[in-house]
Amino acid sequence: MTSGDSVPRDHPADGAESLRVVSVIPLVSAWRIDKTFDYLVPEELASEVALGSLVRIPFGHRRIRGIVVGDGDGDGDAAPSGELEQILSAPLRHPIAPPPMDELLRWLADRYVVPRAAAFAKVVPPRVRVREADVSERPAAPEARRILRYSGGRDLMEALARGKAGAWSVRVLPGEDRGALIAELVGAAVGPGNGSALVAVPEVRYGNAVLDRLEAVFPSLARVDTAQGDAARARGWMALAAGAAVGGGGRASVLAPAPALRAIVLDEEHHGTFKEDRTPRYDARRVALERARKQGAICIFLSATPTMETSLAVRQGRFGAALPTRELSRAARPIVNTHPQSNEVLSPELHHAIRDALRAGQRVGLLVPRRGYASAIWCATCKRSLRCPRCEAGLVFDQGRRSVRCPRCGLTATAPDVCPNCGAHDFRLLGAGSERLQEQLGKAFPRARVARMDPDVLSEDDPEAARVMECDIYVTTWIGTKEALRPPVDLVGVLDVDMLIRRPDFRAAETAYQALAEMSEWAGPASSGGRLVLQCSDPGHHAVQAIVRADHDYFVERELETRSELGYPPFAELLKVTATGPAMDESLSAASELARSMGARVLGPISVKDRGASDERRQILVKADDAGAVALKLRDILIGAPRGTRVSVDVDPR
DNA sequence: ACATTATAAATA
DNA sequence: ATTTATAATGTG
Repeated sequence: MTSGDSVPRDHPADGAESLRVVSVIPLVSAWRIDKTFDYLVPEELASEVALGSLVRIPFGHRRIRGIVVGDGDGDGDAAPSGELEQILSAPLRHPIAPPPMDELLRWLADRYVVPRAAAFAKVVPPRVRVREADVSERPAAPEARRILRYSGGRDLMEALARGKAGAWSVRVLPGEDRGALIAELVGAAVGPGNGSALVAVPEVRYGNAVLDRLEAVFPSLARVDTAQGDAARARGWMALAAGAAVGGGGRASVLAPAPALRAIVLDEEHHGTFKEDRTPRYDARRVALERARKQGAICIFLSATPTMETSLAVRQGRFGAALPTRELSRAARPIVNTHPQSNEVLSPELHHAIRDALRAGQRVGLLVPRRGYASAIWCATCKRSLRCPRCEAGLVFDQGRRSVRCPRCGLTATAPDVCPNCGAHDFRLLGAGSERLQEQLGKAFPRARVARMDPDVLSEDDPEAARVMECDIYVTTWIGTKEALRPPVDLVGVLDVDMLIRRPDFRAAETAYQALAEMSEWAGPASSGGRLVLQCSDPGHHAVQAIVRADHDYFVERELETRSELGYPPFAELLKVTATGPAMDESLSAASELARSMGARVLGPISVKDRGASDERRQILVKADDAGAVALKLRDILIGAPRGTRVSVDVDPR
């Protein structure tokens, strides 16, 4: 550029020659340039460039993209004394991060300990050359029927229609048409005024029934899920920036543009995929809540089995709630039987149940917990698994060394001979082989067609999936439980409930409960012949009993108690700090000290196996009241780590 | 003397 | 992060 094209920012020339100055976050993720940079807006772009606009800028010796976040009159970062560069172009017609999105993204960067640029990059549509579509007319709201059957449903609809702010939990009835239910909520939010709504669903990779259903109700739905391809996704993204009424997609859609956001809905709120597994490792649930707060919208979490975080928030009155009545819940539940696990893969009772079902021409679904879980050890007499004396996590048994190890704090000890709880010595290990099952089923039911749904089978296209559906016994592992990919059945058997419940993870009971609830839903209501058989040695466990009774609160009450005793979420927030390299121990002890000085509890450090790479990694787990506050301070340790030593922080780990 | 490689500095 | 200047190391 030449000196005639620009003016010094401190002495803007008067009249036509003065150009507007804006501050920009360059989309380059590095701690060293984690600040804003000032640029001049050339005359011809004056009407294009606004707060939140994507711009191309000269930066160093290259041309990169950036996002406008302020007027040039300084938001902390001092501009140079010389003259400023000019913005090259503004490739998009509408801003993608207008206030208060900038605030939200800064919050995200702080909480999840990434440079601002890493957060701001998440609001840029995939391909920038977009044919901008017109925003179609306001969609018609469907009649609200389903939501009004829920107690509290009317209050929620009223809050939506009045444009109130807040957070709600909708505990969805098993068997509910969630797409239609969400359409009712969305309809109420976008009906009056020109408000908009965003819907985020988990597991979008093989298509999503809820989004399809939603699109049937709102043909103008702006889909921003990865199943759509880059061009369509970018078009949807920009349609939302232009003010489209309804958007839907995966977890990333909690960051989609929606300048007049009225509602943000998360379907299957308990699903683990709402936690991003690459940096920035944000939790879409937390982001959705924060965004709703900042935009004065309503955040709605839908789930048949709300997380403990959500359940506690409801109990404390921080979230509103819409729940099915007890009668509805009970009417939706199958007949549930529990049987003790035998040495065989199938207990005699389950064997008989399958035989009877097949004779009646019915179909059977079996859940076989996936291989590869760490093998826990537990006492068959008192039904308690061995727990770490220090942090109460379940211990992992190492067959070779005959020792036990705590996966959380790293404690290692030789395996005891007698149960520390009841003195018996009848220990059992989890992790029985699952291939044997198919063989055994073949022997036991030679005429039955057995199909096995695995992640590998899942990647196949429609013809294969259709063939798998034609069977008498449908064996599924974890991933195969996805609703659209399983055939209707009358009998569902869960072969190893113990394995689900006793995994060495403080959330094991919760995930087991969620899995069992899903199986219960698959079996369907008793009124239409639904039966659920659970093979487990501890039928009194609250995860099992809550299913038997179809009583969510039964589970919540007991689970909250243990979480509270152990100081785990939702009574604390977690941070996982991992380090590699020569100075990793110093970095981790600095992090520990810092966390403890802020009143947090620290577990570890432990060594964790780095899958693939050979370099050793160590990590600590921090339990804090406010993870955000700890994260903010950990930033300095992260940045200040010496060369060759890498420190990474995972806030709200799963 | 000159090529190759590690290191530091700057980006408005 | 990426580029560029600068220092350090290597080669015939």
